[in-house]
Amino acid sequence: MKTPGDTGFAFPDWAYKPESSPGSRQIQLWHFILELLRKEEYHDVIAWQGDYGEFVIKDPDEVARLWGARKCKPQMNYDKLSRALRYYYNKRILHKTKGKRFTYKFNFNKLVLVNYPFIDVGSGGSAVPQSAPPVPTSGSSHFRFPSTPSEVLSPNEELRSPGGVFGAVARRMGRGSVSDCSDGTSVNSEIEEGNGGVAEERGGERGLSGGGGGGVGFRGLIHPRLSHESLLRMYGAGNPAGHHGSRGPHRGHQEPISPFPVSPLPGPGGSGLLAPPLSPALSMTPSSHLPYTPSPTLSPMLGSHFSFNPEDMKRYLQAHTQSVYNYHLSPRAFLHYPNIVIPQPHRPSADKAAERERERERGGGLGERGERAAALAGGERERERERDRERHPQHPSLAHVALHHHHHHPHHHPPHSAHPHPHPHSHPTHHPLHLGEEAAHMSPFKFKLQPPPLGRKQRGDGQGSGRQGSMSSASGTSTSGMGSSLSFGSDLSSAGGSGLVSNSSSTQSLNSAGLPKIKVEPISDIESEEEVEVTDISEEDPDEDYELFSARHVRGGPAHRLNHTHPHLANGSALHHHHGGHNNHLPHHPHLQLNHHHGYQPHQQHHPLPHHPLPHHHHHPDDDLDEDVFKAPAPPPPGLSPFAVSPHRAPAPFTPSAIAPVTAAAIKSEPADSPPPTQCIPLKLRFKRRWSEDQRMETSSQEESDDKKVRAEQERQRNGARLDTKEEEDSGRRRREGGGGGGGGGGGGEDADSPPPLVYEGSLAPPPLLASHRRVSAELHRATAQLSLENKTC
DNA sequence: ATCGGAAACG
DNA sequence: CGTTTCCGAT
Repeated sequence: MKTPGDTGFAFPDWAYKPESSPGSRQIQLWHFILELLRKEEYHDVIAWQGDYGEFVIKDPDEVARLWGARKCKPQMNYDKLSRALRYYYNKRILHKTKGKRFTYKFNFNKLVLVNYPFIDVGSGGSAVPQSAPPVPTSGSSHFRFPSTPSEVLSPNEELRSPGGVFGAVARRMGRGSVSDCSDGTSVNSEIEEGNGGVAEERGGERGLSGGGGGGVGFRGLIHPRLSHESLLRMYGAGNPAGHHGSRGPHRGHQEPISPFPVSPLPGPGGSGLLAPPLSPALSMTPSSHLPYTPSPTLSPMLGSHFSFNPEDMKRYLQAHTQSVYNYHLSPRAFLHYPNIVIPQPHRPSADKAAERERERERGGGLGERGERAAALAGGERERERERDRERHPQHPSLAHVALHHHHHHPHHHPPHSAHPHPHPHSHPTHHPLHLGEEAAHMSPFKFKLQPPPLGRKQRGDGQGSGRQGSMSSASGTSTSGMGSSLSFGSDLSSAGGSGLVSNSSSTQSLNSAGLPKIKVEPISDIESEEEVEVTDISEEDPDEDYELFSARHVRGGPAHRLNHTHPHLANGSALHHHHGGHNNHLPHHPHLQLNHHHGYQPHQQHHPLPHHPLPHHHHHPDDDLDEDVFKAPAPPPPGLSPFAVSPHRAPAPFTPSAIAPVTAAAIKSEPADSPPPTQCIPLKLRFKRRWSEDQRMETSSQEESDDKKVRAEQERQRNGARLDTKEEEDSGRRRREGGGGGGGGGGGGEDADSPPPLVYEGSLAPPPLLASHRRVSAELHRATAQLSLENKTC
């Protein structure tokens, strides 16, 4: 559990990985894309378009160039860049918008944003889901990437003035966009900035070390995920009264607190200032729920307990955010919150102008315009506030938050992490989570069949000839082989855990011929994320969460109950199946269903039946994952979790935290009730639902891909009964776009399938409770803070 | 254009 | 691990 040695809290593994963090490590392409998207300067090259996270690369070569510059890969070109982008398909970070050239879409839909409240995706034109203001939000429309920690951190002022906060961030980010490489390609050199930046960062590092106290330092703490609401609140709080037009340079400096050095960039435009604007979006909450105490910024480190006091919450959130940000984890949750705006194709706010100019000076010259944006933004802001109010009249409590956290909790380790799980076998009885996790590890969900590794050919020799050829033929997806057996159960060999397994042994076997190995590839994300899934669920729709929550309460029985209800679920195998629809996999119980959208129905499922005992997971990769995309971090070990409390009772020893456990339990296994695990593993269950409509459309494509890899097989296995699956696709495909309203025809199934993207209709309010949660420590902060460093040097 | 396997790189 | 590079297939 905890990590060895650590003291009490442990930070989730993911947190530690430097690699994950955008800042510290190298920037990831998607971050970069987001970065460009958020800047007006680059609107001529890349911009939001359409709905949700859809964006179009207007000038592929330029984007590639910029990317290459950032990575110091002068040789970069769109072909390569696009390959990288394609890799995201499987990760679900992105999808290709079919039919539109150079157009891709982020998976944000639901997920993402929670952690990064800042992001605003513009609302696309029309369709903005709910949140979208009817308005021209235009200004903002873009999606913004999160800011740095500092933003979050920032205390009062900053919070209030988005500009300020963001500004800081922006600066940072801004700088980052491109760097020059000595190589030559240089794009614009941002050397100067870079230098400055570096310095700053350095500072950060220092902090790190210092803070860390030696080494390990901090770890600790909390776990991550915040709920949306919480965030909102936070923000709301921040904005309460104020923000008015804000955008100006705000008075303060902005960086006060943050551990991260934010550097004041040499200001492009002016110095001080800041920045870019970010988005108006933030202001989500209209009123502030909490009064913030302005704690002295971060300083508060304090104690360690986390209570739901505003301050603590604030800190917690901040920390979380930071960490997330830093680690590039994703925010999954942003979600649907009303506040969030979805991307839109146009421009954001004004501040950028300054930035832009700066860039321009350098040579960037891309777009320019921006002023008006500011104006718009302001207007928008207000609107948003209004909206928010409507939606969230007030949040009663943070309880939600707590819940959410819980979910996550399960510890999960990153897949990669080498370490064996701490508890190798969890108690059989309980710890569903663990099991789940393990299971997850063990069984990959996605697999790809691969041809035997025949000699991989080395390209080196003659490239020309094809390396590829061989493989393709063989596999085939498998028809043949697959069927039989992919047993999932087997453990994966090392393979990085992630994935590939060469299975040789047992079960699978089938390779009769000679294919001894099939490569199975799980989606990497997935595994780790079981929780995520869970999380996702909850997160996905606020509603959902809520429902869950309530449901539980209402019914009283948390997991257990659920389980009872669906016995078959217990088997594990059943789980996945989803009832008919398909999109979601969580058939199990109501909860799940709830999540989906339909509200929940108490009654059990209707669904046909799962029949299959096979454990395999089957989750379709796609669906589930979609959300994962930005995956969130893993939950900390149960014990550790700060929040561990279990509101509900948890059967197991571990305390599950609220929901999460529940779900997990339900899904995965159940201790007592459940029958023997057969081997099934739960797999991750992913809820399916695709991101949204659009996606659906595209889904087909995705599915294809997925199918190719995984799905087919799975289905096959289950084949006997399957019927639904495919169908679902079809149905799924249909999209309803915006609004159209009625469609008519269809019929039913949609519900399950098509969840509307966002949604929250209303009720978010919840109940509450949370019991305890405990402590977070300040350390968290620090830790997170420290993490943020970026390096961009080439 | 786009997809995606394979290998190499840091 | 996340690309980067190369390239055949669609």
